[in-house]
Amino acid sequence: MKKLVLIDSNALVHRAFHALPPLSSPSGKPTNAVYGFTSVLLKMISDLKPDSIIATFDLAGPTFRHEEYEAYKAHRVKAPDELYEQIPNVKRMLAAFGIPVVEQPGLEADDIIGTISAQTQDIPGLQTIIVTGDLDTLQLVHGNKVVVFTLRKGMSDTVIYDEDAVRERYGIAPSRVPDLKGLKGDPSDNIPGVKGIGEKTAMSLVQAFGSIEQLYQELEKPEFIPGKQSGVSVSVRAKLLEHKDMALFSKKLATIVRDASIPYDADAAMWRDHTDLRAIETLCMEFGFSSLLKRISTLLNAAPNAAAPQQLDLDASPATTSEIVTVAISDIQQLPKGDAAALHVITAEQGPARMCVTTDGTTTYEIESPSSDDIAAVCTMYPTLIGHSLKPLLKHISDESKPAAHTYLDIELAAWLINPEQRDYSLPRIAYDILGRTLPDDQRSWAAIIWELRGPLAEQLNTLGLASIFTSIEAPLIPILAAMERTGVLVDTTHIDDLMATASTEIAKLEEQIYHHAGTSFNINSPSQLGDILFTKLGLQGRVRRTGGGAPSTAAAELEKLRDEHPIVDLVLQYRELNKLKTTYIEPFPTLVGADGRIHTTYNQTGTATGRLSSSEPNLQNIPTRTELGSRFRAAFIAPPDKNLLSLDYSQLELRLIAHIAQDQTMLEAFRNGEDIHTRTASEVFGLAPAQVTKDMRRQAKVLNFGIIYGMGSVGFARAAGIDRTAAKRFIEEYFARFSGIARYIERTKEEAFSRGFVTTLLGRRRPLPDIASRIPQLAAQAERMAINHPIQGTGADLVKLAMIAIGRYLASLPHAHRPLMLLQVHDELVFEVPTDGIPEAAATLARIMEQVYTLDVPLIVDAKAGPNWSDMQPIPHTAP
DNA sequence: GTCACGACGTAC
DNA sequence: GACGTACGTCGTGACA
Repeated sequence: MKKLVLIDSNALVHRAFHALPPLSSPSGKPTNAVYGFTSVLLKMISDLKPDSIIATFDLAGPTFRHEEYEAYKAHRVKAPDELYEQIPNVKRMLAAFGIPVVEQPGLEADDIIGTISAQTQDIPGLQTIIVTGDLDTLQLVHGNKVVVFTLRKGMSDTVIYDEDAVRERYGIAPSRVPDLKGLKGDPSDNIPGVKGIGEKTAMSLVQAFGSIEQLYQELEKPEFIPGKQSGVSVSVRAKLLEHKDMALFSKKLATIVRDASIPYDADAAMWRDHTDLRAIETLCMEFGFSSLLKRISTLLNAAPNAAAPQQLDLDASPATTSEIVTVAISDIQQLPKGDAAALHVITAEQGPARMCVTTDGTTTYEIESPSSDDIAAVCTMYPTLIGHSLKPLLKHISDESKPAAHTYLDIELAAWLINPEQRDYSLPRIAYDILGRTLPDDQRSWAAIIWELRGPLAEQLNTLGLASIFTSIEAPLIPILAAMERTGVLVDTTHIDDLMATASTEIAKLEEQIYHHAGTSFNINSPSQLGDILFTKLGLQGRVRRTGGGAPSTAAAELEKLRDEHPIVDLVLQYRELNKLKTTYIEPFPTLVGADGRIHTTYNQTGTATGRLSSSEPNLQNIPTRTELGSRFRAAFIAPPDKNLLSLDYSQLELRLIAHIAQDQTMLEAFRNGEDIHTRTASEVFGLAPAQVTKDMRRQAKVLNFGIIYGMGSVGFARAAGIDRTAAKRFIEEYFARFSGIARYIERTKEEAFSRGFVTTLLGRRRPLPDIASRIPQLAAQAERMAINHPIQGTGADLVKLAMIAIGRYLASLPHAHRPLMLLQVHDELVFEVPTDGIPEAAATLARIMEQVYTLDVPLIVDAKAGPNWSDMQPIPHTAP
């Protein structure tokens, strides 16, 4: 038998609130009722294993009972605010579980339960179980088709009442409960009953006569004789007759409504279809329910990390392509309804010129010059949206009207996951690769092509084990990136103007001095002209590397070597730094500021082979940070008045990942102990106590730690660390001896890449390595380095994306007004704009979400800092989970 | 004039 | 030759 659970949420919340001591979340909000409610919910799910659940609530405001009886529940002490303010959080928790909430003005939760159970009690094969904290609902019990599951004594003990149990416990049929209450009254609800009639008398009367109506019918018969035989004494009869109105009225008050107009929505109640485990985890972290997390993941049968071997399940029936019909419509209301639609927007110079939509692959509807609202409306009207590059379309939707749960099937993303280093994911290219078709120039048929591609691409994702990366990471990330791009980051253009003036005068001075030293003016920006001056005219002798074209390199690292030979070198280096800043950042950025004073970058979701994002127009992922002048430019990214920027970055993300992936015991231990990883590395390699490690030793260790991630060789390390090759070789040998797990990881990964032709991240993101078996040693070596790097860099990208999704869900659950805005992602850093007084709480909650996003054998640590701009930021101390 | 490419430099 | 992933600017040479 299938089980439907109806929850009397108010009763449970009250019960939990009074049964538990005050608890509060990390941010100080009361949570005991939420905790108790969630706990009962979990117990109920594990005991009953319900197929469907509906939660009901009382709404504030009078019910028919209040209207007819002023005193109804009037004496009740109003529950404290600490209880009421927890109700929205109870609802958020229910939403995360996928449990629908039903409430209606004028009805109590009991009445909603009565109405729904009246509809479900005759459905064959379905048992309705009422979960409540009080026993009013016993009147709804019906055989074993409607039963009551309730808490006895506190929160832990539970009992189930079916009809037999009710008869046994009260000696009456469930439907007689209102009669019983009508006679004896119910002090807790202020139901008066008949004065002088108590529990015992009432029960025997109901047992003897049935309903109150039947009782009075007998009493009022002329032949009725009070006394032992009839079971009604003279005095009882007198009381009954005197208070007949009150008896009938009390019964009415005690009777739960069963015929309100609330339909039973069986599909919505199928909660598991809507459960969002990650959202539950996020809420538990917000509320500080760490003890519940484990119960939840076991109960819902999914470890937090489980990259469940998910499969994309699509109806991919191909269209009969020979009969594609295009229908021009003037109004999106004319579009067919449906679960899924493929859409393609044809853009011209001025913007969207046409929007083409198909829900079956044969008929395509087209709308001329769709407005932003048209595109947004179409995006929200189909639960499954299929397209090629959906993000630009989703940018038409405002944050407020964003649909909660949509499935996004993006052809471009699918093609990228399948082959992440192809670089060309245009629709014609995908159609050619997958279907072998050349697309017509008229893009009106492209929506049908998109429709047709979804099946084959889904199948390839399934085969390659990429379905869960697609469904759980890339697809849910689309609306989040769209929102970040739409929001943008505020820029202080005056500050940039100031920098412009400074840089220009400095550059002019440097130019003059350089020309003076050179004895002539020339284009300093031209490496060949500069090389001529330095190496031919001035005859500098230092050994520098040569460029691919054979000319001596003038790269900064090479010029460093010549610093002491001639004063011009230092001037050139200074010129380079300033000119770079001016031409790449200071000059172009003001032209990219929108009418809202903000810069809106574009995140490219298919821009890298490892799974990272890239950013362009402008690239906000390479804003300077190291030099003094760079910091001053970074300070141009600001928060508006009364807000601050909040930056959260993963500490040593990639080194933690290599420690976990390689299972290197030394490195795992160092991270678990919260040690400084570079100092520990130096201490191991040089055989010294950590306190003996000098700054230079630590610096060398740091270079090597990062070099390892990139597959660096000994020569490269020697150069990067500024030591000679033999020392570098010894250093590396000692490193691999000390960190043998890392050494084994590198070997294992190279072998695996060779035998399989690809590598994957922890979550299954693939990178093919076609050159790994090349006979050209250079190509094979390069592929080996990619093989070593991808699992680390790619897993880092996976985790940051997961964190962004978890944060996106969390933010959506907050009231719109004080919601932090997610602005930027810089690989291991997320930047938010937050009302200044909300900074501490946002920092704590968001950092917690990032840290808990995935469980590794080392802790993930997130550092927080905040300030008025992206440069002047103060650390926010870490609060323990 | 536009385009492709290499050198260079910024970020993680 | 030599260290992974990106994007933007500039100079240069080839093309129209």
